[in-house]
Amino acid sequence: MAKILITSALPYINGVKHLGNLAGSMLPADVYARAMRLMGHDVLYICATDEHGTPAELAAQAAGMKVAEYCEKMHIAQKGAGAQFKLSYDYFGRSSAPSNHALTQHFAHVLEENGLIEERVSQQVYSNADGRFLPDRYVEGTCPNCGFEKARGDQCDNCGKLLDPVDLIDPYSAVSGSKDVEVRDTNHLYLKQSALSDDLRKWVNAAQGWPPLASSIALKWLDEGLRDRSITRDLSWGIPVTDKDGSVREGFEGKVFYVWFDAPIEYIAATQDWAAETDADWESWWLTDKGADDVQYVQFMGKDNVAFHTLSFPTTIIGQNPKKMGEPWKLVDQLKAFNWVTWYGGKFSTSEKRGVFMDQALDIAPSDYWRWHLIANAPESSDTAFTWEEFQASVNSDLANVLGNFVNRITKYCVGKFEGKVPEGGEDGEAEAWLIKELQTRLPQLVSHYEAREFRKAMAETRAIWAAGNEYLTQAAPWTHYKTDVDQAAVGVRAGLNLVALFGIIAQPIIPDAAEKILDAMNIPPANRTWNFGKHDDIAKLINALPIGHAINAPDVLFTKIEDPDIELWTERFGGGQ
RNA sequence: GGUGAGGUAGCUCAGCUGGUUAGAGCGCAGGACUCAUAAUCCUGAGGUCGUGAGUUCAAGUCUCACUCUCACUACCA
Repeated sequence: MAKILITSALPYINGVKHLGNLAGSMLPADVYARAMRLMGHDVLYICATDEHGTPAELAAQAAGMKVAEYCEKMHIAQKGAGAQFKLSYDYFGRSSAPSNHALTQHFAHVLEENGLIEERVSQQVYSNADGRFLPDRYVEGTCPNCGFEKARGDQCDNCGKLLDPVDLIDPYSAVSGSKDVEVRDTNHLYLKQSALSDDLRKWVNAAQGWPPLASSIALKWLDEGLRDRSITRDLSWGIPVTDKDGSVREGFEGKVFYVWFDAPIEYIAATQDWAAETDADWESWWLTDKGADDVQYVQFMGKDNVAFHTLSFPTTIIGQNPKKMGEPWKLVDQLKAFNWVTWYGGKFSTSEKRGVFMDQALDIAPSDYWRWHLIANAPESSDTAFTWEEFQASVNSDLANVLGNFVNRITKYCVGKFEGKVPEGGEDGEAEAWLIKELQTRLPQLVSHYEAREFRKAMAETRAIWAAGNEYLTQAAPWTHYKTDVDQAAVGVRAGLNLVALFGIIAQPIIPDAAEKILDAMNIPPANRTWNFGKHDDIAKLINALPIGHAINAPDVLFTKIEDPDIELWTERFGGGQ
């Protein structure tokens, strides 16, 4: 049994997340967490809302709410959406929690003591009308390069040129449209990532089990030369910059830590909150001298998050203990990065409301449908296109036809011909030998795909195991034998029912609702729903695991199919398709 | 512009350190079966592996050039 700490990138607070966010971090983390729990590991799965930053302030303003109220409301909404998608967080926290304030400030103090923080002055656009500093992207104006009138301060969307806001002709606030903007000096704290560049490179090079996407992005930044990153912003909503006595640091009134500095720290702070609520110990998960050296820490994220998780946050962590005499915090061991799910050629977009969002998704189909489709087609090696047709195909074919129909056909037959009880009689023969061999090959492969976090492969293997059940029934054909040899028919029904239980067990990480229905119908006690297939010889016993005479029920249709008119309706509603 | 990832059957994707007739699922065609949500099982058709050169006995797999798509580019997160 291993201790496995799992975090998925914190969803930002400014709206219910779309399917791309779900598919790229929260869902795979959940599937992995569930699988590892079933295999008997000690799992802690932590997530939280990421609540600070300019977009949160502006979204609250647009909603006519105070930012704290807005975040509270959206936190509840996101927590609810996660629960409906059956995301099995051990704790879903908030980056605005007091624990994160304290820990973020503590980390900053230690970093400064260790010479890794420096105060510098930079120039930033200030909007008098809005009464606030504006991030580069919230300043718009005419592009000096191509004359485009709505160029953003960081980059021109028309010609693609990278810009500095001061380059813009006739700059104005993208928030209010006011042209009353000016450049002001402002002082900020900088995290000296460059000082730890060599340590980071060593650590990245030594890392095992990262996909190429993750290590290549990290190395790219290191190769270009790490720049020091400012970790404070001119904002009111966030974690105040304090001195050690808790008072606001001089010159940092009206400033807070940058959201990307405090967000990953929330992984730890949320664990503290979890421990406080459950009377558990958080230190054994995060401090290597308190037991965390045995923890396997796995992070899930989209590719846009990789730099922060491989460089900035590790700088914060390593910077706590640069000479091995400070607090030894846990660094990530394995990191799983995903590409994007794309929506009819473009990206999903929260701000442009393009695509399908978690709450809408559940209006039109059960969470299991989405979970299966999104994880079976996870964007592991490249961006993956979402289409309604693919969604329909994978749900109907994989869930309804292959799995659902298998459960249905054998349980109904058992109820019809064998009184709904696991029948005795007959002896295993060729078909059963084929089936056992199939399971002996495929189950270990399934486990290793999960352990390697190869989700597409794990799903393909799961499907192949379900399909093998149908193939077995064709070979065993109990309905044919029943006419002449009831005992022979009993063999097929018995093995088939055992397969139903097995299929339900391996479905649990992916489609928890349907899996529960299957296992309930089979009257499998909770203790027997774990994932201990054992070795070769134990697997051979799986098709005779249920006791003779064990009563089962035929569940209702597990998966209603998605019909063509549904697709037409959804296409119209969500604007997908041509 | 720079950097990275990717371009493999109609669609979504596997193909590790180069090695017999390039694979899977869906879709399509034909057949089988009838227990089941007209489900399932079997068989088959279908690809000059983005383009052009090169290295090699041998390249989807290595090198170079070109081309297309996407991402990142540090103050959106």
